[in-house]
Parts: sequence; structure tokens; C-alpha cells
Amino acid sequence: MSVTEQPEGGARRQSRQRSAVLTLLDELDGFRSAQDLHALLRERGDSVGLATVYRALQALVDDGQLDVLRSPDGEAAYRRCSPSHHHHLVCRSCGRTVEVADPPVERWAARVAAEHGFVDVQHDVEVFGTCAVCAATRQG
Amino acid sequence: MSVTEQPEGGARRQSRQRSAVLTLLDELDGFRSAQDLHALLRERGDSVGLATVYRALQALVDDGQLDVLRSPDGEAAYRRCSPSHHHHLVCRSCGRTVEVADPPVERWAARVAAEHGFVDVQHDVEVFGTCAVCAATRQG
DNA sequence: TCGTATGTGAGAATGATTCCCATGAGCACG
DNA sequence: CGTGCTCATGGGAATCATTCTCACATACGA
Repeated sequence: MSVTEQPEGGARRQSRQRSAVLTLLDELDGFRSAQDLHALLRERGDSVGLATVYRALQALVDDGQLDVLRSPDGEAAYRRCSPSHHHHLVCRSCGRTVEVADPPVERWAARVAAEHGFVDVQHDVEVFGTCAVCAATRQG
Repeated sequence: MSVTEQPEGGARRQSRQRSAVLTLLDELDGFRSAQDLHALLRERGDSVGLATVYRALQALVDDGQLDVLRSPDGEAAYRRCSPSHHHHLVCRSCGRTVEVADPPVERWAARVAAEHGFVDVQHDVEVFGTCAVCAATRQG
């Protein structure tokens, strides 16, 4: 269980590597694994160490600038996201993602939690599927 | 948890190890990692190989007899559960879990997926919070 | 410009999970 | 009740993502 701490006061120092990671994420669409991002950075010439990529990603997540998603096989995937609360619709074939927000789900989560006496509630909702494009491609 | 299909037809062979895993899970309450379960089996004398524990767990998950939950640090945790589709309300303090089922969420997931042209949809929903007992304790 | 705390990188370490493969044991059949 | 064909087992190696280590580089305030 992760208690989200906020080191705050953290005078986060700026660096070429860190902005490279953020820039790359700005240009990409779906969720990408740390390994993927590292490879992409290498390809484009922004050589960055793997450990640094992991560190940068964690820092960005702590700062609330990224969403993390754990794929069924346990790999973590990251994505630049809008700051408001939302969930994801992820294509399991091409990785394309759509942000979806829907008050009813929020209410549902709050309600079931309340019914069982739970407080200080958070929820994780991810919907996986095959997007129209991939479904069509696969057909033929 | 996620909605998965049940391949069925599986002429699953019965074995001491497999029933030991299932029996153990029947006696336990919360979610346990494969490593934990393996250690527990060793302690009680039901010696079972680690690889076998993993295989048994996967088989049981495929058969819909277990729920899998991935903790934030990537470790998978398993739990005996009712066979019908449902989600979990997990106490982030004591780990107590409550199974919750609610058709509206299922419909919501199906609807948003359909709206975006996604097919072959699954969803993961976990609600985390602090249960009444832990909340009361913490007050002190 | 300087000092120093912080970030970086390469590779080693960690830890969960899976693979390999020779051996063991269900189960259908006679 | 034996026989055989498979699938299951186990243990150790292999894999893979992630984290750690530590010497070195560098951002940034004074």
C-alpha cells in the first residue's frame, strides 16, 4: 500500500534528462513503460541512463504530472495526463488511451465504500479493450 | 479485479499440491502473495515447489476460483473468492477486503468502451479506503 | 565564481515470476 | 489390478523490471 507522501519543499533541480523525459511524454499518446521511454530517448539521441528515467518518472508521479498504470503482467506504464480526476480506456493492442470521466462511477465508489464504513476513499478504475482500429485490422 | 473469460474444457488433473494451495486459501482471509503462500505451505509441512504454487494459482485464476490483485509494488496477491464477477473494497491499513458487486459499474464500463469503439472489453476496479475499525483506532 | 547538495550513469543487486527438463503421478482403458 | 500416455512437479537457472551503489558531473544560490 502506498501512502502518497509529498516531500514538498523539494527544490527539484532541473536537468536535461528530466526535461527530455517530460518532453517525450508530451509527444506521446498512450501509456508507455519506463523501458520503452528509455529506448525512445536513446533512439532520438537524448541519451539518458535507465536508472535516471526511472527516477525522473517517479519524481513526476510524485508531482502529480504523470499517471501510472500497472499492466496485467506487472510492468508499470506512465502517461502525461490532465490534472483532473479521470480514468482510462486502454487499447490492449496498440496502447492508445482515452481519458474518460464519469461522475456516476465516482458516486458508486463513494457509495459502496460508505455502505461498508470505509473512509478516506480512493479508487482505481481502468477499462481495457481493443480499439476500433485494431479490431478492424485484426479482422482482415 | 478483471473480467476474464473462462476457457473451460480444461481437463485439469487433480494433485496433492493443487488441493493444498486451494485448501490453504480457503483458510486464509485477505490477499496473499504467491511467495507467502509458498512459505506457509512449507511451514505446515505440505512441501510444494514454488513454481508449482505459481502454476496452481494461475490455473485457479483461469478457472475463476481466485481473484488477483496487484499491489503498487508489482507483487501479485491472490484470494479465494465467490465465482461471480465482483470488485473489491480494500482497507489500506489492515488489508481487510469486502467483495462488492454492482451492475451499474459493469454497464458503465461497457458503455464508455462502446462509445469509443472499443470491443472485447475488460475492466479493473479496486476501491481503497480505511475501514471503520482502523479509522476508529487511528482516532486515538 | 564557488561550494555543495543533488542528479547522473553504468553496472551490480534484488526480487518476483517463468522456463527447462528429467522424473513422478493421475486417469482411462483393458 | 497393471499399462501407458500425458500432464504435473520441482528445483535451479533464466528472465525481466526495478532499485541500489557510488564515483563523478552539474545546477543554482550566495
